[in-house]
Amino acid sequence: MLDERKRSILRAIIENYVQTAEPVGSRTIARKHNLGVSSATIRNEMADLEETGYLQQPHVSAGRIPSDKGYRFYVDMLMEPHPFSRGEYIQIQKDIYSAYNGLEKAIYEAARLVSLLTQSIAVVVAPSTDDLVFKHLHLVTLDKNSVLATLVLQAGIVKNKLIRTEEELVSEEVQNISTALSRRLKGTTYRDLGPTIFAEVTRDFGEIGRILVELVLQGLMEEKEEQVYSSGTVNIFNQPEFRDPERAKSLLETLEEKDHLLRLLNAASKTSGVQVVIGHENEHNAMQECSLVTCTYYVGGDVVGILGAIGPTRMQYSRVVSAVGLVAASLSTLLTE
Amino acid sequence: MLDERKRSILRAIIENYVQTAEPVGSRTIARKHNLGVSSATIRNEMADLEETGYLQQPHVSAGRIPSDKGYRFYVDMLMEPHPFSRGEYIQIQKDIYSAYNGLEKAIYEAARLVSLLTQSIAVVVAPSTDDLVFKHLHLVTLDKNSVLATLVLQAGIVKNKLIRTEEELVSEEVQNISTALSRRLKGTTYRDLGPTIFAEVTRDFGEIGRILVELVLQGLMEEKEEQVYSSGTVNIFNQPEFRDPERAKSLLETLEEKDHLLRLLNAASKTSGVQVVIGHENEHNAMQECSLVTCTYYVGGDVVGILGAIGPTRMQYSRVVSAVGLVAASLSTLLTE
DNA sequence: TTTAGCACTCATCAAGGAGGAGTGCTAACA
DNA sequence: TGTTAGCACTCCTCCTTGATGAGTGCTAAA
Repeated sequence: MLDERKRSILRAIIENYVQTAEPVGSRTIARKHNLGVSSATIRNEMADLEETGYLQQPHVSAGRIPSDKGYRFYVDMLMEPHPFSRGEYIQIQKDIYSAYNGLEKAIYEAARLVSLLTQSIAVVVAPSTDDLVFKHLHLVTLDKNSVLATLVLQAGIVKNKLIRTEEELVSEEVQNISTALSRRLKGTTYRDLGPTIFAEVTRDFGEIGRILVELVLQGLMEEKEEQVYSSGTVNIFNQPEFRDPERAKSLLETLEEKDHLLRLLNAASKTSGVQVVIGHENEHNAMQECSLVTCTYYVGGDVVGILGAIGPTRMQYSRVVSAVGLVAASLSTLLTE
Repeated sequence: MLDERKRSILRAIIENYVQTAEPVGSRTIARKHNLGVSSATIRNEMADLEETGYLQQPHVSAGRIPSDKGYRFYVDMLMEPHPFSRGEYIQIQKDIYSAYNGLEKAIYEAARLVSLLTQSIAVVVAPSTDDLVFKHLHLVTLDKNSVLATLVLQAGIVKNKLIRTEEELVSEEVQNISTALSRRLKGTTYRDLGPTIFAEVTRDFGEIGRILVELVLQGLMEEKEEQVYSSGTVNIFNQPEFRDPERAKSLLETLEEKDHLLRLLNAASKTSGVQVVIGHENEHNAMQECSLVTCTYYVGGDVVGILGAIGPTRMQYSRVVSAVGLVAASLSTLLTE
């Protein structure tokens, strides 16, 4: 599609532009990268690259900047993975492991690490618990009208739900229900919760038991919603493309709209592995000058969440892709153990 | 200290400036506020107010803007509480109550409400659990080497901690320890945790019991750290004083530094009730052009956390003070119930 | 004590011009 | 046929300049 020289020039322009944020001229390329041809030749090639859509020109007497198509070609065909040093690699592992004090802290630390390593905004979707296996359920009577339900899932994820009833509860019956429910739910997942289980468990209990079980199941369903966190949002101020407060504002607004963000991330990360969504490939308006690098993470064999980085389209793709992949892998390992 | 006319002029200037963000000239005051004197008289008074430090002048041919001292006088002596309508009041109550699905959601909702009502950045310090009374402790054996400790505090606050041991655990012994610990800890607080309780509880148990209790107590201590959340950070982009990205950046950086922020809030809110810290009264550099309005909130009779709003010194003090006070009160009521 | 009048200051904005980076095109060359 | 030097041309950026106007401080009169 593109011959070797055009590729070299495209790569040189992108890497230069990513570094300087200034349009790149033919002279710069001829001087800095030893391509063995003069600036005039490069000029001709650049005109071709613009015609085929890989480059664009802000105005007639400026250099060229990469288009989304140019970045796409770079990401797919040209870039080489950023080599993190052994030391950095170990540091990442260590940071994630040492922060393990519950699931939330671990994923938050993962996001912090990504934002630190990439100097961009990191986002992380907390595990969708849909497919995680229930390990224990425990009901504790707090007083006559309230019960605390504690649910333990795979990977040490714990959910609590305080339940209040109109009816007075008898501690022994709550205990029996707790045992029965726990036994029945062990090994199932959120997906399995439904009328069948409800009927099965309540068979041996009275009216109050039925009400309680219903409240517990309902309460647990409420707790399953996906959460999304972001970290390092201030990093966008280091990017010249966000010098304009209006842009910064609209991006930050998008990030505060958790629902939007969640949809965005889910759309980006349909398949597993590291995905890159560049500029206008993004559907959301405020993101069309940004790129999104995401990677799924796992518990056991199941995809449970998404880790991502958001920056201007002019980002260090190779570094960001490597960093996101690496942290996601470390997180998966940690959660699986 | 200031005679009636000077007060009126100061109030007029502040209210005008808060609205327009433009320096206020003598003509504007003479025209808009019916003080019954000419602009020349007001000019003289303004010169006096500047000399005594209540006003300042960006440059010689501009109008006046309030100094921190001017705002302080306004907050202490001049402003009247913002009257929220009955409807707004009820809406606030409803929003907070409907979001009650665990403590974290409630305080997060409180912050969201404050940022919404004041168009500024809201911050909230999650309950310091130091003084909250333990109501239940429950240990559940997950497998031979791990136990889940669930601690229920006053106000329905729940803490979980997963504990792993080297030694194999016997389910019955864990149960006994759970019961003993729960009985002993009921009614105490984090402050009381210490060697005495440790010795008392472990008296009747063997080596494994001692290790387990130690791990549980340690684990719970780790969970007691204060958290701080912020909401509505994008609102600063609506303020002309943050048109300059450098300023916006340094403020957002301060907010991401949780430790700084916590110190800031604790310093601001030494006494109970609504407190206002204006501009340079703030020690932190990035905050010297901002004001901070805070209010403590309660569980029962005890102060447990702080709710606050951060905006430019040019903020609607009366509205912000009322909003923060109102939401904090609603939150206290909710948590106390 | 208040006010009208006036000279003065200085931020802001638009217009104009110099400088410079980078291009496209042409013609010569290997 | 591909490459290169040269050159006219474009247009952004920055600086200067001058006009405008808001707002002040001071003075003198009421």
